[in-house]
Amino acid sequence: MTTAKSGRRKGASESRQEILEAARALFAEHGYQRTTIRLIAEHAGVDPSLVIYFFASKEHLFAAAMPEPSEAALAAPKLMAALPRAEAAQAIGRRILEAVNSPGASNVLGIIRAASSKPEAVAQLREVFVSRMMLPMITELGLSRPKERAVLLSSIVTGMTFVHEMLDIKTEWPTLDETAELELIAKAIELVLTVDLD
Amino acid sequence: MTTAKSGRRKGASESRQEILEAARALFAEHGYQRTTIRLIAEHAGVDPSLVIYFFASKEHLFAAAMPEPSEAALAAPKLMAALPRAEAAQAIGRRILEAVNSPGASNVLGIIRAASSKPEAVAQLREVFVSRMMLPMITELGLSRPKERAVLLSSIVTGMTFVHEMLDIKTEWPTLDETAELELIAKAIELVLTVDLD
DNA sequence: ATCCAAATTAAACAGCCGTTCAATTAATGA
DNA sequence: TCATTAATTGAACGGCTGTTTAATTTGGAT
Repeated sequence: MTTAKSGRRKGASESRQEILEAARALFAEHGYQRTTIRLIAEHAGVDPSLVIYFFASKEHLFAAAMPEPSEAALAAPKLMAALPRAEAAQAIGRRILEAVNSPGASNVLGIIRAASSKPEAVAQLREVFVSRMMLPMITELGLSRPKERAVLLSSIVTGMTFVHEMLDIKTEWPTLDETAELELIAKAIELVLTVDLD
Repeated sequence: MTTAKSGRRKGASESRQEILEAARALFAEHGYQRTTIRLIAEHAGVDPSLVIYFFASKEHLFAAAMPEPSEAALAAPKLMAALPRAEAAQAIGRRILEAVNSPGASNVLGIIRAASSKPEAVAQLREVFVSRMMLPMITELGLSRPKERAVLLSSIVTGMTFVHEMLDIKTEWPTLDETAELELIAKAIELVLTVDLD
């Protein structure tokens, strides 16, 4: 019995997908530079050179691992279009906070960390985050100056996420009233959606 | 004439300070990992080993190079205490925006980039940014729930800075109305300062 | 004048990184 | 069946990193 060390494995291979998932998680958690190919390979249970075999380079892997906007985020605007503005603002606020605070799919923080650690990814980030998540929400509501509002909404969500997760406010200041904060963020979003910009 | 290559230089040495300034600028611009000791040394016009000689390690240098809150930021709260709340909110908003948009002393972005690229710096960041900049402003105004408001104010400023500088909105979407945005940010700050959190 | 400490550099070290190469095994199609 | 392609590994390479060591020059105190 010779222990088969190298060579192709039996059955269909899921390595490519596993590498992609490991890369997504690790890039989001540690940023670009700190996420080594060796670490990705380890999490995917494969050899580092297999990562290069599938994705040619770390750059290409990073591009392929860019997080997509979640289905909830893409489906939200159509739901919101039917509601009155004040209610829509509250609903959007709640949905954004859910997405930000959900443990698994906190891809907003991943996007932020990726962009701050890799300037070349900024254009990609703007496309995904501002243009595909925020702008559709706002244009669907038929508001004036959609670009301005999209940028402002992105600012609020980004700041929220950054301060919350990155500064680890919760564990450091446990006295913070979470519901009060949620309420205020909703009001800020409502302000962005209802303020007269002309 | 032997070209004196090594050994102490004549006159008083400013190398330590020059290293510190180069480090501050480079950490703010490129984050922790991308800023190499060799790069800092080059900008300071010294040998890389001199950086270690003065600061013992890159970690210590980073700690020593942490940006301090500007004098304007520290002086602001006393000025604001005298004004009515709505006016104070507008004034604080303008001052924050000036600090964020000023080309030289844009240390807010530096703080953000440092923290996102080096998780160990997060505690230091929270101390400088939230506790020493935002909290004094708010407690001086005698508002309720100062910690909540400080966190929220930090969120807004952080998000503003991040989206503006990091995503390079200006050069990409030149149609954005800058004054309208400034107006709205002031309103958001006013909201944070005036909203009833109880 | 002399001695020690401070400042400075050049050279080198070990460690990690992304990537490449060659070898090996399994699936696939002619 | 047999040649080709895909999947996989281990080993290695060259480059960059933070850091150390030794040597050299100056400043300051005795």
